[in-house]
Amino acid sequence: MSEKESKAKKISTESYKGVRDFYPAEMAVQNHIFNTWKQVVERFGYQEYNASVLEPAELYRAKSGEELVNEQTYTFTDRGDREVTLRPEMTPTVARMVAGKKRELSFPLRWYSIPNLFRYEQPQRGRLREHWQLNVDLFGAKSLQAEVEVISLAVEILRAFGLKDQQFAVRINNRKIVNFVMNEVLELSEDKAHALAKLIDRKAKMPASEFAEKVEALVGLKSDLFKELINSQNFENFISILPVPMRTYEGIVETKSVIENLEKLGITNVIFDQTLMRGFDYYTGTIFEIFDTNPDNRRSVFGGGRYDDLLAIFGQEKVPAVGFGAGDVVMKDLLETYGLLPAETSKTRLYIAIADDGATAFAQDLAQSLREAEVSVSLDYSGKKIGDQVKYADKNKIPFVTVIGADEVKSGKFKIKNMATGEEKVAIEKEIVEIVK
RNA sequence: GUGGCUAUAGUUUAGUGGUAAAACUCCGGUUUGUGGAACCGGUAUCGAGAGUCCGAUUCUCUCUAGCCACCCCA
Repeated sequence: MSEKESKAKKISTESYKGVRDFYPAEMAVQNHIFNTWKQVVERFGYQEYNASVLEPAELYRAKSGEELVNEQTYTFTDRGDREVTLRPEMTPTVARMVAGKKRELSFPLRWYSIPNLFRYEQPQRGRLREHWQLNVDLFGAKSLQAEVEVISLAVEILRAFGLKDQQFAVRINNRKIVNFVMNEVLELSEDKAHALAKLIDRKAKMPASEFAEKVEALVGLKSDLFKELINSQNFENFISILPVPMRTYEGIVETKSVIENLEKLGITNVIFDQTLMRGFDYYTGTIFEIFDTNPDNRRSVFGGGRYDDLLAIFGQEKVPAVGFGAGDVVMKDLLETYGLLPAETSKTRLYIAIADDGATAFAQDLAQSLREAEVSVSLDYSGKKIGDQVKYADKNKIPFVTVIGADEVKSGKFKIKNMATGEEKVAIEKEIVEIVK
């Protein structure tokens, strides 16, 4: 670019399409979400891991197919002719990590991470090109207690944010039930089963008549049975529709057990939802999502399930695994809806206004010794009027202010002003720490 | 990737084929050691580029971005 051009063309201050800037206000919200996630997850004994955003493209090709990699990921060739992808999800990465050190790790593993993920698609509300997602996985536990633990952990997270149990619901289904109904009950071919799963996923997006027509075309003779199953309102009812020998089938028994065990833990907002599909690839057993019960927000907040076969793509023995993901964007929208985001505050506890230049060195010394006592302090070098300096502290939500001038330098006594109440306390240096805490 | 709608100060919004108005915010000032007030002043090449026109922020086209829907949802 010539000098003339560079002068004429201004660089835009907008961020790249579909990604966000986190100014301090947004960063505070992000931190609140991440910290709450971490706190609860660590309370359950999960350990944090991470990896690079860059992965070899083949990691996703193996599992997800060419189309997905080419059209919905950021994939490019590096200078060494390697195909690289910006990770669009964390599960293949964690599976790769576990498979890579399978013999060194002692199972069960309780692992979590909060990675940023990228997908190349048209941005819209609640769906951007970069987002962060809490990933929680429990590897090496066959027992159904694994899904019980993971689901109860997810519920605890929502409670920790201040949500009431009636504001959200856990929807649960089981891949085995889905496959069983498709293959054994309806006797569908693999292609038709796949098409039907997609159709069920989109049920809410079409008129009932259209749905019925499409079901008819796919399922044929057994459409009436299918409709009865899909419309049943609860688990008991669903089971009662099945032929008697099928009622004790594995998937049914598992789901019953998970729901009962969650109830024992005081989690009663669990609904069996036979229409819950969750993609269509690596899940092998229980699948679940947590929804906001407010109909305005139909996006799921958490989603996950059991995937016992995933490590096979690395040529390893299978390792039973249960996990879920939770996106930061949906989480934020949810907390906003219910007014659960914390009020803005500053981490700075004390603001030192300087009344005259001669007091600057003294004020710096004071700040330094307060910092040694782990008090967060900042100083005002603007030379502005005291009123303006106090106003700055107010606008930046700093809770305490003191003014340093000739008087304070001489006396060593400070007036510590509480900005919320307007009240001032006179203190010597040692007492400041207590007041400001 | 496809389609629809939108784009005016930091923000939210007026408005017009003859270079723009308000509210709030921000910055500066009116009160020389104490904030949230009042008053005064400042801040917009009207998203970018091209075209039509004597003249475009206003009309047309292209691009970019946002929103919505489709697709997809790991």
